[in-house]
Order: sequence, then C-alpha cells, then structure tokens
Amino acid sequence: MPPTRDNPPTNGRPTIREIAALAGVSTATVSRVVNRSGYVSQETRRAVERVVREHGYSANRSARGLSGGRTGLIGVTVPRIYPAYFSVIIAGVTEALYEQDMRIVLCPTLHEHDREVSLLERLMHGTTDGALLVLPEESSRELSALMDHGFRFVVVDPRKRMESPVPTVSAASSSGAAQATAHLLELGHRRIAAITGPRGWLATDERLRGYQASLAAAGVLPDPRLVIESNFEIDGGLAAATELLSRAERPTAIFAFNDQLALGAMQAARGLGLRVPDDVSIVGFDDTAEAQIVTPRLTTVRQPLAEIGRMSVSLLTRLLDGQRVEALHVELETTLILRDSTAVAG
Amino acid sequence: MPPTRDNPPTNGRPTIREIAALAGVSTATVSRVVNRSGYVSQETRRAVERVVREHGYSANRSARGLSGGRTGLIGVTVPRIYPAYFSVIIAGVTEALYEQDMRIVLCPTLHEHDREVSLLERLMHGTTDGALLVLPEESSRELSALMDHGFRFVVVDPRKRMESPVPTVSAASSSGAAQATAHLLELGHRRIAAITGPRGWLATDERLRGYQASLAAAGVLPDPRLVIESNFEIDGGLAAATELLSRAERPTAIFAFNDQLALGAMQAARGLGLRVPDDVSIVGFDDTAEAQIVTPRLTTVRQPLAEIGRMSVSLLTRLLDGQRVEALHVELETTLILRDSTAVAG
DNA sequence: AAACGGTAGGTTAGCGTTTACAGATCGTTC
DNA sequence: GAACGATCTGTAAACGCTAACCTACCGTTT
Repeated sequence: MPPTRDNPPTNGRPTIREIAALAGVSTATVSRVVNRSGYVSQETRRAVERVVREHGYSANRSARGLSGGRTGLIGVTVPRIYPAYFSVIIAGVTEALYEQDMRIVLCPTLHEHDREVSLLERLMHGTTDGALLVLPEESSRELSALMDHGFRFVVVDPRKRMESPVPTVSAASSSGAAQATAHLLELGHRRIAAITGPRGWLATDERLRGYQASLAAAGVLPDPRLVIESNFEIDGGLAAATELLSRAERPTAIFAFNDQLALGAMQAARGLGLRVPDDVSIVGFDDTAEAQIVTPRLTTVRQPLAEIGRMSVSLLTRLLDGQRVEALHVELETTLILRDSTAVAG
Repeated sequence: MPPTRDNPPTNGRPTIREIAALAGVSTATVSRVVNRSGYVSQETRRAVERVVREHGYSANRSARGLSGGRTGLIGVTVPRIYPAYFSVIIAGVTEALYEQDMRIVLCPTLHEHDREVSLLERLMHGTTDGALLVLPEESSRELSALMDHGFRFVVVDPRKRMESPVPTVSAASSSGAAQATAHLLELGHRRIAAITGPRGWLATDERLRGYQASLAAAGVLPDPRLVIESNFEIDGGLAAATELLSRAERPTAIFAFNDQLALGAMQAARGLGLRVPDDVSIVGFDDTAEAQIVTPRLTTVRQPLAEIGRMSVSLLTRLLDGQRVEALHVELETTLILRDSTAVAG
C-alpha cells in the first residue's frame, strides 16, 4: 500500500514530533539530543535517547537539509569509476564519510567538461553540503570562482596546479618518481626511458621532475628522445613502449608514469619477445591491484589512495564546519614497492 | 563575490518564488511547468521556461523530497567498491541514472549485515526514492518484509534465490558455466576441477549446475573430489588450486567460478612450476578487466556487468513510477570469451 | 538583595517544494 | 440560457526539521 495522506500517523517511520511526544519533551529537545547541540540534562538526554533507539528514529535528511542544516550528503565527481585508481579513492572516501554518518553522491563525469560543470552547479545547491572533485577538468580559475560563490569543496589529485585558496590533496609525485628512477640507476641502468601522462598535468610534470632530478644526481645526461608523452592508459603504454623497444639502441629500463602504462609496456615487451626484467626493467606508479597480479609482479610506486580519500574527507569536513583550514595543499607520502619487474641492467 | 546580507534576494540560486515572480505567475504554475504535470497553456509554459533557462533554475532537491515528491536520489548498497566486478556494475548504474537526472548514493556494506540493515533503514526513508541492492546479505524473507513496508528496490545479483515479489537482475550463470565446461570438454579434458564460491550462494549453485550438466551431457562421471568450495577471492583460488594441482592425479583443467579465483589458480600453477595452458587449462567467470592483462590472457565467461547495472535502473524506475513490473526476475545472457588460458588436453 | 551568567527546555517561524482545492474562463450540450 | 466538462491558474496548507528567541530556574558574585 503506497503511503497517502489519509493514512496519517504511522505511514512509515516516526517523525521528530512523535518521538518528542513519546519522550514527553519538545521537538527542539529531541533535535538537540540527536544533534548534540545546546544544553540538555543527563536525564532528559537519556530518556530521549531511549525512545529514539526503541523506535529507530533518525532524522529525515530532506527536512534537515531544507531547514538550513546539512543534508549529510557529499558530492564526489570522478572521471570514471572503475580503473582501480579511482575506485580505491572512492572507497577511502565512503569509509571516512560513513563514520560521520554521511553519504556520498557519486557523479562520473566521463571526462566531459560540460557534464562536470552542470553537475557541480546542481550538486552544490540544495543537494549536497560540499564536494570532492577528483582530477577535475576545471581550471584553477574556474574553481576559484566557484569557491567565491560559496561552494565548499576539496580537489583530489589536481590535474593542474591550483591557486592557493583551493584546497587540494595529492601524493608526493616528484619524490616517488625520484625513488623509482634512483632504484633503476642503482641497478646499473643508464638508458632509462619514461612514458609520461599528458604534458601539463601536474602528475606528469612532477613525476618528470623527480625522474630528471634523480638522473642529474647520478650524473646521467637526460636524453629527450627517451621521454615519450602518452595518456595514462594501457594502449598508450603499449604503443609508446613498442616504439621505444624497437629502437636499435633500446632503453634497458622503462619508468611508466602509472600502472596502466606499465601494463601496456609489459605487453609491448612480450610482443617483441623481450623478457621482463631480464631484457628490460619496468617500473610503474600507483600500486593498484593490477600490479600484483601480472607476471612478473610489477615494481611500482605506491600512492596511499585510500588514505588520499580519507584525508580529503577530513579536509572537507573541517571546511564545512567553518574551521579555517591551515594546510591547504596536503601531499601524502609515496613509497617504492620492489617486486619482480626490475633487475640489474644486463 | 561571496553572498552577503546586503545582497538579499539572490544570495545563492533562485527559488521557485523568484522564478514565479519574474515570470509573472504563481509558484504552482512554475512547479507544473518544470514537472510537466497538470494543465499549463503553451504561452505560459514558454514564458516560464524562458525565465527558468535564463536564471538556471532547478528545484531544490531537499525541498522537493520533503514535500512528498521525489528526491531524485537512488541508494546503492554494494559489499565493496573496488573489485572491478562491482565498479563496473556501479558505472552502468550511474550512467543510466544520469540520463534521468538522478544521482546515486553509494553505500558499501563491507559485508556487514548490521551495517547493511541500518543503511537500508536510513536510506529508504527521506533520503532516497528507492535502492539497488547488489549482492545483499539479507534473506529473501527480510527483503520481502522491507517491500511490504513500502520500500522500493531491486536486487542485483541475488546471493540467495529470491521469492517472487522481490525483483532481481542477474546473469545466466548456469548457461555460462555450461559453456565453459563444454569448451574444456571439447578440448579433450576429462578431469575438470571446479573451484566454487560459497555453497548456498545462487551464483555458486547455478554455476555448479551448469558445470555438472555439461559433464553429464558428455558422459563424464562427476568426481566430487574435483569440486572445491572457496570464497570468490584470489587467495581462495590460490589455496584451492594449489591443493588440486599437487595431487598425484591432478586435473588437466580448472574451471574457477569467478576471475579472482582464476587469477589465484594461475598463481598456484606458476608456483608449482606448471605452465598455463600447456600443463593445465584455466577458465574464469565474469570477464573483468584483469582477465585481459594477465599472462596468459584468461579464457572466461563474460557477464554483461554494465548492462546489469543499467537494466536494474530501468526496473527500479518503472517500479518507482508505480508501473506494474512484469518481468520480476531478469537474467542477462553470458558468453564464453576464448583467450589463451585454455588448450587441448596434453 | 540585586544582578548576573550558566543551564534547561519550550514555542514557533521559516526552509522551498508539491498538491489539494477553489476560482475563472470558455466552448458545448441539453 | 442554464448546466456542464475541460482547461488554466492562483491560494495556501502541508512536508519534518532546525535554530532563533523566550522563559525559568539555579548558584555566585557584588
């Protein structure tokens, strides 16, 4: 039977008024108890809590949202859901939000700028309290404008460098890349190629910086022909590595700027009859689940993806509570994970 | 410019009242226009639509929700987010919902029954219009009770067989398993082991049925010792396959009931120095992204996961529109995908 | 003893929609 | 020409909650 208005009292869950009546207090008191705000005596609190528990009361989110309070909903925009890179971040986010009894409204943008903009507009008023933007398409300027409009959000893994007022969470790309490159150098490699993401992306530029820094520190002259720009996807890695490994003087190691690219590079090596790591060493970046299931298992730089998700929630909730957020740009540590795709230069 | 009090009317987005005033009509008329309900003349409609467009109006979801209308939010509970199996379903769901201007409220249950129940309770009243339950913990009886309570939901990939009134969407497990087994039989295999999921799960039982049916059709006596119960995870597959392949008379082929198990089985084979597919053929189930990146690429049964997501949205929206849903139990087709992990029995 | 600040809890006005309900106009039918 | 149904539009009452505002009762301080 669909609930109707002729079906007045118990047509679903209890309302705050019913709970108040049952507990013999006013609705305001119930509200104070469940929101832990204002003064309530021990006695009253306990009495109300008992009734709340017994009747399984929890506030109607729409009503709460309307009434100027919070909706308890956080918007999350991501380019896509299923490369593990994104899903692990999302998992971290939902986990952290769950603890605060908040929920996540998930919006994949499919890399479409328009879709993202309209989504943001919609999300930010009346639906959600704030948002997490993973790898957003928007320029720093557009995002600043949104902030000025009163939107509250945190940028996760910014695509471009953000101006100061926009809070961001990311991983120490440059340091991770430096570690990876140093590892290859220690193994005796000198012709170390890099398969990068799109130029101009922060992740690409930072990793490039780390790569070049390590090379320089070891006194190895960087060779621009060993750096190939790609797209962070398997196909791109396959194409780039095929090109690299077909050269007369081929690199003895490849540093792929994410695991997808590294997977493509491994396929390329296999396609050319080269053994990993005997003929060519390969290092990835991200440490997604794939890194452990391929053969050989991939040496890669771990980004604490779930932690990135949790940290951005923490930043956002502080932002929403009106606290001044000090650390606007949080950068989490990266670690090199040694597995089986790297070996001493042959 | 941040909204201030000196900036009274438009300190955010327009309300229906402002739009109504601008268009010279009542709020009721604006509501009728944007919801396409009731009678509105051509002229009025166009006038209102113009104002709506110019001011970028869209209804506040909380208010709409409160007022007895729809919130435009659909809850989705999943055990976890990141095995690709789930994320691809979620992707299909969001895609389908986006087209209807609806959003998804994502709730991972982490396989905790309690968490799931409380989540459902919360979700279903006041927050969302309905829900999609992926692989829910609840018994058919519990779910029936929820339906009687007026909750609207669709079960995706039911864990147990559901009683009739609960709508479900799943893939043709039994037929897929039959195809996989038949394929191995055609290759000359006779000792075909099965690594299953937990007994009692629909997916396990159905796949077992298909496996046994194909064996029977080929006149091969089923050997209960070749069937090992596991947990649908890599570790389980590793353990089960290690056991199977260490036997004196080891199976020449393994049918793993999902890709994770198959991945584990491949690791087991490698660990024992056996080559896939030369020494042992392996077939998986699901066709998640991993199947294509391992070496050798995994022969597996494809489930149309994104389509499962889209289909369940379609069922749910019909349910929400109050339409009588005819096909309560939808089963989508599965296809065997031949890759490199199977070969003629040696 | 007046004044005060801290604590406790009730009253009530919205929040932005949707939707009964009612009123108005018009063309048709009896 | 009255009655009627169809079409169009406005009025106003919810929806369930929060928070501002009040009142009232302490125990201290001046």
